[in-house]
Amino acid sequence: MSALSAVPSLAPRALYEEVAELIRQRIFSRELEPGSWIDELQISKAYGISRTPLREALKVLAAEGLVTMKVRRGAYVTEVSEKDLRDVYHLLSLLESDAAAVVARTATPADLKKLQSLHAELEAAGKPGKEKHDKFFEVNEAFHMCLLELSQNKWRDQMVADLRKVMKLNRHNSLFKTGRITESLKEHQAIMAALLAKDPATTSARMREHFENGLVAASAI
Amino acid sequence: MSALSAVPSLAPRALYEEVAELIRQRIFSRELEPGSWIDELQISKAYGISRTPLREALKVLAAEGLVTMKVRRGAYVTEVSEKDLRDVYHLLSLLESDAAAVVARTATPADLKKLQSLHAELEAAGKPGKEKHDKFFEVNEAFHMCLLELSQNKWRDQMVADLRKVMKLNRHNSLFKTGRITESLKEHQAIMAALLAKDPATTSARMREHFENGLVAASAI
DNA sequence: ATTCATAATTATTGATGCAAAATATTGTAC
DNA sequence: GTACAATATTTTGCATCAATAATTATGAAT
Repeated sequence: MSALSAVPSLAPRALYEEVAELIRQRIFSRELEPGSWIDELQISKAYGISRTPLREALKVLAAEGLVTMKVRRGAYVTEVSEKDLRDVYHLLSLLESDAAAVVARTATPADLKKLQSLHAELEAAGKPGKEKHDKFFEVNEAFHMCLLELSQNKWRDQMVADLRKVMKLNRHNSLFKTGRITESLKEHQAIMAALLAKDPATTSARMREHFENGLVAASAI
Repeated sequence: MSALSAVPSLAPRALYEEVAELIRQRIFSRELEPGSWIDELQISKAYGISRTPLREALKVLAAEGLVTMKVRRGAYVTEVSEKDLRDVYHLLSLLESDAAAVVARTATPADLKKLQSLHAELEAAGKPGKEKHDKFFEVNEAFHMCLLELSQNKWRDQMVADLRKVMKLNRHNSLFKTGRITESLKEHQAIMAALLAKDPATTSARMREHFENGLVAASAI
């Protein structure tokens, strides 16, 4: 009997997906360190499942880039170099700035209202004095996600999601470090203004600057 | 005994990867039609393998977007709508134009020489009178691939490869239709000129135009 | 005659077992 | 003492087997 069956998931996912999510979390929490070998036998025993769904889960994670399969050597947690992180971050910047441009072109008044509401939340959470950084990061994430959704391209959504997972492999896994909250807010204001002006080129440029500043801040650790 | 074992692959890949490639080809050749159910039992029998490696292969293809898994319903060949194709094509344009810009910024003289050589081949293959369209498409593909490699971002390479696979799900699976050879050559000349001028912005813009024209031509079928 | 419920069949999903391959360890020979 | 070879152990990878879930068909009741 599976130890996982104790949780009768409301949205019935396949076991291999459940397992993939568990491994994912263990990788993000660095319980499974980058470069380390993933012991199929040990994990399948620990979770009380057989190796079959586990192996399928590892294939999925390999496709996401979180683990790398070596022939006849099994699965290893992917090691990301500094260059890898810069490359992935560059692609995130490219994809999200493009998404922002699309939204600037196509957003309905209702869409803009939703973004403005999130932006207002962000300003509230980022006010100096308040030290609710978690809330700030959370709303920030929501804003970026909302922009992506509004750009209506599920393939981009998928790619951004995968790239963000890879970014999480980094030790310093917050894209936006503390101390940048004030600057980040200013950049968000500029993005919001360009969106409201329905100016795709400017929106894209502002978003790209926002990412570039984030990278500089992240690499200056 | 596996019917596939008759081919002792020089580069020893795992069986599930071999199978994934075979299914991929069957999907591209439309032997397996979009929307159709993939009969695991039949395929495993036909290939003389068990269902385990086949199922692992299907997970890989699902991650690529070529098949979609439905819970307790098995695997189906992904159906791509017109909008899907436009969305994917848009992303290809975005990624490849960015790659071109990177190359314009960072290419060494040797890199540029390689691109020029491919460009020369392309011009030769595209000369009016010569009806070697296959050669033209082949060299065209090589040029785009070379540009990607030179941009030195393996994550982008992976994404472009996956997106191109999805494009292949389309009936009209050639991105660049015949009749556009003359225009395509002109656009390539413009790209090449911008590359040699080491002008990232112009290179990117030219590449994007090249893609836009390709889409117009492809949708006017 | 139509609809709902139950049973049976079919297909997916997970478990277990076995074989092949690679690596590590130990022993022997030079 | 070192190097090479052989054996043993570990681990991947594939196949077969069992169980669960879903769909379809059939029968009964309204």
